[in-house]
Amino acid sequence: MSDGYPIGDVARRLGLSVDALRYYERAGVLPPADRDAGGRRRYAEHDVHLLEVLLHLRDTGMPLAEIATFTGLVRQDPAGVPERLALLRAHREVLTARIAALTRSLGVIDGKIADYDARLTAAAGAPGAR
Amino acid sequence: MSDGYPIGDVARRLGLSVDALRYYERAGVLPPADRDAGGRRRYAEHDVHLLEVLLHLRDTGMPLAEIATFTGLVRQDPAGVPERLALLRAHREVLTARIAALTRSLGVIDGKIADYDARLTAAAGAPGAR
DNA sequence: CTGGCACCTGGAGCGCTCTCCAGGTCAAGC
DNA sequence: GCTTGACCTGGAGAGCGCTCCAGGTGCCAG
Repeated sequence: MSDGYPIGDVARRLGLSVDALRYYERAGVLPPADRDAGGRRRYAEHDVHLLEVLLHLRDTGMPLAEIATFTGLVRQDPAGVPERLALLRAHREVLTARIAALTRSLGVIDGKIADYDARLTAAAGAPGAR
Repeated sequence: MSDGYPIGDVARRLGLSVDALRYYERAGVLPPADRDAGGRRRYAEHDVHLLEVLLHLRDTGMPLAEIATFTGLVRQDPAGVPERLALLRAHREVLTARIAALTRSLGVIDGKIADYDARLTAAAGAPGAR
């Protein structure tokens, strides 16, 4: 039955490199994968689900070291649930603050775009303007 | 009249290190600052304004190399205005996409928080639940 | 039996963005 | 006149997140 997906399949499915996946395992971001008889990693569906969640954490700016902490808590299920919750709530705060900051910066950039646009249309509308 | 602010003042005002400021100049992110008689950098108000805009670009994920391109265009004012506009518009697209992605990830994280919350209240509300 | 391919390990290397350091100059205050 | 502190330069070092490599194993197809 050769349970689970090989590393290449998982990498392709999630748009990662196999090197990145192995690197995550070394770094503790991923729990050590099960191995088949030949020593190759085999990923179960729930491993992939966990990885997808971890990628959302990564993509929202959580450092790998902190994701590794989270993964460590997942591995002590169910004992780690309160800490996991606290960690996610703290990250949620950071993330909403970041989104707010990005949105403010977007406003500044839009202001600049409007400026340049005005300069350009002014120059076009009144060539050789006084 | 010793025109302009010394590097330390600018750094404090914008929350940067003086090393970072000098690094930005080396990298072309900042135009070479004017110098006083003793060779020390002196920043005029408009230098600080430019820097603030550049920091918004940096904070929204634009790589320093690209910011340096932008700065180069600023230095050829007014010739560089159309390219600056194009560059900002392109960055604006990237940025809105990033904000959207972060918002989606926030939703996933909120879902996880809700899950854990439910597990915790279930465990508390029905200790030794069947 | 021979390729070829996906996988393995340990470790080196890389791109980015700073940060720190040694060694030196200069102006102001005591 | 001497110390102190902010500034200068060029260059090395650091942390993060991968990416690449050499050298090797095991399985399947032809």
